[in-house]
Amino acid sequence: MTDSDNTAARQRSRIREANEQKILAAALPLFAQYGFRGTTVDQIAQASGLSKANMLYYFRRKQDIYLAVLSGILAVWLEPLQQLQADGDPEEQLCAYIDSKLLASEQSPDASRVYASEILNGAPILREHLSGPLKELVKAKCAVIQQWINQGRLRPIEPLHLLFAVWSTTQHYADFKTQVDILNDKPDQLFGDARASLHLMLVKSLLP
Amino acid sequence: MTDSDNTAARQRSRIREANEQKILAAALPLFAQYGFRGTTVDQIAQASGLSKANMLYYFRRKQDIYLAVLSGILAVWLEPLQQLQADGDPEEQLCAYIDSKLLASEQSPDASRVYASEILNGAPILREHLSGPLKELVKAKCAVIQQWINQGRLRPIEPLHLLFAVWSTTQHYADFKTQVDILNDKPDQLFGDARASLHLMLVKSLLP
DNA sequence: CTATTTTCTGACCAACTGGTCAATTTGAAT
DNA sequence: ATTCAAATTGACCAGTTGGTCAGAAAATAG
Repeated sequence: MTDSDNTAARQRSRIREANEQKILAAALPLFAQYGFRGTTVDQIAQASGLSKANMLYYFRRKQDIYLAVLSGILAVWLEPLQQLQADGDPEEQLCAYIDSKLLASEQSPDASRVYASEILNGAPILREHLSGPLKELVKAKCAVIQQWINQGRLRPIEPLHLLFAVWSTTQHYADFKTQVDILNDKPDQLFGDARASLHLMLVKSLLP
Repeated sequence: MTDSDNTAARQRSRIREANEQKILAAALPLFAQYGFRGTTVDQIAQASGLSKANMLYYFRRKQDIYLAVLSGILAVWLEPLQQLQADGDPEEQLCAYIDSKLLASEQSPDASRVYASEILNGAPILREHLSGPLKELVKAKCAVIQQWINQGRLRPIEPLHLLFAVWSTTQHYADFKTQVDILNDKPDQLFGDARASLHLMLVKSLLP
């Protein structure tokens, strides 16, 4: 017990840090594709380059890996929504929200898919989080939108359904990427077209 | 080999018909919740009331059940889109399309979830169908929308992205039902509000 | 009734599953 | 160099998985 323990005991070793990162990075696309039950620990171990036993030394259960992956996703998932502020300009704020969600779908579709898979499965892990923090945040942001409507800065719409529309349309490009890529013939313009279309339908249509 | 064979050989017995139906009905919600890999044949057998061995007498592999379930869904999934006709009224036609998709999400969310799960997994089974029949149908209907635009009956928008928006927003109420139900405090008005919001954002915004 | 086909069952199996464990190797601090 | 914790390994295990099989039971046809 030297004074270095203060840091050493709590500070996770470089090896641990690196290996946990490897594991989570390897698990993300697997959970995205096969879901929790469909992904095997062998798969994750092999993809991360560690032996199964060694991987289970860092995460004792498959669920622990899944939970860690989901936690990382949640933070990213909620962050853009936090930005909606009542004192901002509705058009600007909503467009910015759509853009950041769209960017997330383009750049890390796997994260969106893991989240989708979890909800599709009935949210066994995230249920508590949904009815707690997420619900609070959504309530607050619905109030912001409602305020814009009351001020006459936005045409009347049910705020919750506007949020649903933003989520579903933007995440569609990640969750249904397989289908989108097959049906779309102009891959270069995909996200540009998506952006313009969504701004038109979800924002312009609501301006007074 | 009597003349009755003509019909008897092809006509499936009542027992077979009934049991296959039981199996598919039991499999649908399971595939919807756990996906293909996450659902076990034991589960399906138990839910259908047949012994596992007996069930595998009707469908020799789990994949055969999955394929049969998916085929049934596809027909329902595509049917409303067929209805879009260039000679109809854009507003009326688009609203009707949204309504029928919304109704499907309300009344058989499991079907939508199985489809979503399949696409999420990279469409290993449906891939060929997507790049064949579905792509053809979508091309044709995009042409219809484009025609409306050229005629000045609809404001300019990328037709494919309009379809994506309709699909994603309507199916959201089925695929993300868990989350929707948690966040929504007015279950009675849910689909009424959804309908009004989507008509406003996806249709009214595109009228000249 | 008899013969044939369809339906159904329980026992069985090999492969895979998530996870444990004792023993060994490696790294870091003194 | 020594010590001690951290990291790694392969062997192992009990439960589950999808699927088979020989034969019993039931339906159907002649």
